[in-house]
Amino acid sequence: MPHTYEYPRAALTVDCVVFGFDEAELKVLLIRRGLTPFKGRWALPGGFVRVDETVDDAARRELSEETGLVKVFLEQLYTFGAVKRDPRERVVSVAYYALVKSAEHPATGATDADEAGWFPVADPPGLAFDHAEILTTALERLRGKVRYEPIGFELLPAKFTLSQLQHLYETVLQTPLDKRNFRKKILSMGLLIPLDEQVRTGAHRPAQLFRFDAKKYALLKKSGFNFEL
Amino acid sequence: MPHTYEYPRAALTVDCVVFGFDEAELKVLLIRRGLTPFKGRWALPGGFVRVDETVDDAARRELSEETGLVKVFLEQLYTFGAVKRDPRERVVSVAYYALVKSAEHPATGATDADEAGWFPVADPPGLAFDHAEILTTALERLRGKVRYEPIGFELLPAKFTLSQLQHLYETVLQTPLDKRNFRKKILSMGLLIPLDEQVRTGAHRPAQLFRFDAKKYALLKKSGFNFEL
DNA sequence: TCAAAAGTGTTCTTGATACACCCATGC
DNA sequence: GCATGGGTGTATCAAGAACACTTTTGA
Repeated sequence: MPHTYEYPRAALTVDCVVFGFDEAELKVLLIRRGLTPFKGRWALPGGFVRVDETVDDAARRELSEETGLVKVFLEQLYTFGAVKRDPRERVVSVAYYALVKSAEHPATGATDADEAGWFPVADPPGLAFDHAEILTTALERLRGKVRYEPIGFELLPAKFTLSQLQHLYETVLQTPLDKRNFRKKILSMGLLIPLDEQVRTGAHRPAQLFRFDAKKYALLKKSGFNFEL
Repeated sequence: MPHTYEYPRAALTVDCVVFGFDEAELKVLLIRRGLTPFKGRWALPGGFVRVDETVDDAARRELSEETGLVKVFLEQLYTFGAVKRDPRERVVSVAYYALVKSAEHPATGATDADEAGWFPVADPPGLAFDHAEILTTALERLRGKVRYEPIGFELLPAKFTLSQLQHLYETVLQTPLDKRNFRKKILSMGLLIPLDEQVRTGAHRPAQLFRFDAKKYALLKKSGFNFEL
C-alpha cells in the first residue's frame, strides 16, 4: 500500500558500529552487502526505521536481525544527514555504537544469509556509504567515554583479570599504562570484586579473576561519584 | 506535487535549544507556537528538514528563520525518535543546541510573526511535544561539555571580565568557585588575552577585560592540550 | 633453570584546595 | 568614609607519575 506525502521525505535508517575486543585488538563487526549499491562491500549493520518503532528499537532490531546480537550495550552516537550520503536517494541515518564481549559472539551470527566478520578498527576494509566516517566518529566517542564511564567492562567477559582490563584500556586509549599505578587506581575505586577463582593461562603465575560491581557503581554514581580512567 | 513511497515514512525535523547567559542566569530561547498542535504553547525553534539540505543546514536555517540568529555556535545534540512524540504523525527530530551571546540578541528577533522570549532554564514554561526532555538533555550536555571544551566563551561577549567568566561557570556548573583558584587556573592556560581596556561598572574598582584566544587554543589542541575547567 | 606474566610499595612531583586582606571607584 | 566588587599569594594536602624486584607457573 503506497503512501503519499505533500513534500518529499528523507528515508530514515539506523547504522550500528559494533565494537569487540579480541586478541589484544579492538575490532568492528561488519556485514558484506548483498544488494546494490555497494554490493559486495563491507558495511555497518543497519537498515530502515519502521514507522511504528522507536529509533532505538530499530537499532536493536537491525542488530539482532543482521548479527544475532541481543542485550548488548547500545547507545546513540550521532545522526548523519549529508544530502548525498546514499547515492540512490536522500537517506538520513541515526548511528549507534554497541559494545560486545566478542569472545562470546562468533563472527557468523547472522540469521539471514549475509556474511559477517570482525575487522581491526585500525585497519578496516573499504566501507560502503559514509560508514568510514561513522566508524571514526564512533571510535572518538568510545575513546572519550571510556575515560569517565565504566563502559570498558562491556568489552570484556564477566570474569576478567587486571591485565586484560589494562590491555583493553591501553588498546582503546592507544597509550601504555603503568601496571602498578593502573591497579592502584582501579582497585581504589572499590568497584572490582575479586573472585575465588584464578586463571592459569600459560607458563607463568596464575592471575586473579575479578568482576565489575555494576550495582555498587550505580549507587556510587547517584551519590556523586565519578568513574575516571 | 505529491510524493509516493512504498512504505510509510517518518517526517524528519530539527529542534534547537538556544542557550543564553544574562543577568547571572542561564536562559533558553523559546518560540510561541501559532499553529496546532500545542497552539499558544512555548516550544523550541525548529521545523522540517528539506530533502535537499543537510540536517545541519536545516538547523541553521530554522534558527535563522525563527530567531534571526546566524553564525552562532551550533552542535548536534541527540535524535529523539519516540513513536508518539508528535500527536499528529510519526516525527523524528534531530535536536541541536546553540550558544549565543544573548546580550547581543534581543528576544524578539523572529522574521516571521512568532513571538519569541528568553526563559530561565531552571524554570521554563510548559513546553510543547517532548521539548522539556530535549531541554534537559541539552542542559546535561552543556554542563558536561563546558568542563573540557572552551565553549563557555560562546555565551559571553567577545570582551569579558574574569568575574563574568567565573559567574558563568558557577551558574552552568551550579557550584560556587574560589575566586583566586579560578583565576589562577584559567590564566595559567594562557588562553585569555588581557586587553588595554577596563570596565567601570559601579561603585568599585574597574575590572580588566579579556578576550579568548581561539587561534592559540586551536594550535594547543592540535598538540594534545586539553582545556579543563 | 628459564621464560613469561602476575603481583606488590615508596618516593617525588604536581596540581588542587583552603584561606584573608588591600585596591579603586561611585555615591 | 563607606559600600561594592576587583585583584592578589602562600601553605597544605591529595593525587599522579616514576620506578624494580619477587612470585608462580609450564615447559
